Amino acid sequence: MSLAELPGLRRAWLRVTLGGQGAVYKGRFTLTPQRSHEFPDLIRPMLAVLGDLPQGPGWAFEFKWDGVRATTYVRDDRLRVLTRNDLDASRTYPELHALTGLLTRPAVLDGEIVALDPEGRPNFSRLQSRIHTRRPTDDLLRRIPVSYYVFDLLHLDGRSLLGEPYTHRREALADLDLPAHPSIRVPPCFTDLPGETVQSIAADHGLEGVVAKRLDSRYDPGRRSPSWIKVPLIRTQEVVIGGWRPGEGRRSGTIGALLLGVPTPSGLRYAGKVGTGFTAPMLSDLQSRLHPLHRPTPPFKDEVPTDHARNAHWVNPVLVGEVQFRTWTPDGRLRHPSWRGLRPDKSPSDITA
DNA sequence: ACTAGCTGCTCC
DNA sequence: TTTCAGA
DNA sequence: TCTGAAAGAGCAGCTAGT
Repeated sequence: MSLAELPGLRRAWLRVTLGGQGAVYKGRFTLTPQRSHEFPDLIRPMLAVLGDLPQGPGWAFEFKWDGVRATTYVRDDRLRVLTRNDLDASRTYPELHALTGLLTRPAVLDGEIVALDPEGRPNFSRLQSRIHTRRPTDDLLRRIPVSYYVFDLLHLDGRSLLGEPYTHRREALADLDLPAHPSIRVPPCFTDLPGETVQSIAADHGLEGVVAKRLDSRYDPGRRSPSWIKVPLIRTQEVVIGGWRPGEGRRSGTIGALLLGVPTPSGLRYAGKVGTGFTAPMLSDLQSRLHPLHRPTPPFKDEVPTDHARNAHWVNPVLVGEVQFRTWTPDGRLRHPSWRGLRPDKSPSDITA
């Protein structure tokens, strides 16, 4: 592989105007490149499998960053940023152009784009407005700056490092000596601490979890490899079922999602919906339990957003269940919720937020 | 002409 | 992203 | 074991209705 050209777009969106008299055709075109010729250097990100903390020697532990995965291609004063889906985000995050000033050698880096909250923790919710803004205004850049956390080095001086073990790639990354810069960071990896210790540090600092990486592993582009194991910090929450929505497709005829609440002194606060984690028996059991609880109006003290409430069936809020989730969103919704099951031993008054 | 409500897109 | 179910 | 389909959240832009 050479770094003769930076990889380009996988897709492009075009708007075409045909004819002079208002004959407008708007269409979306997909340009599929011939990979071998146009994009010789596209390196798809290696992915981690979900699992438990590995024990014993041979592993490094990194923090799991709550942001957007991005590979960057740097050569001279040129930079290309590609997301996990090979979409071009070079303009979306102009902060990353600092890389061209910090690197004197052509390189391909792997890392995570993050937006820090006031406590200095990467926070995906803060990043949302940046993700969707291809040409951010100065105001947005000031309000929500991003940083690039570089955790791997895939290509340097036109030479691939994919076959090198993790330890070598990480040393080579350190040897780049990226100077301290507010927009570019090289986060730590821990090779002499037990995974549990790193995990508890992550928990203490409100981080998302840890990723364990085998010290001797090569970089497997585009593969979900057991050489990388992600261990998110999972939280559980007891919730009250306040409604449900019918499923579609394979789930038509049964429940698609449950609408959840958390009791507060002033009433049941809406906490979002959960649509995964059910087995088929769970769904049919829930259906028969929810049916007799039907009521015409939402049981929540606050307004349920219309797109959540669409097609919803409301129930008396008496059934308690448990969900696993990652974090709360700023407006009090569960992020990445997954249904664990009913808690018939509990009543809504037992729940603490 | 305005706006609520869709749909589609992007990410986790 | 996570999870389940079917091939 | 792999693949497809269900689900979450937020934003931009189009559309249909007033």
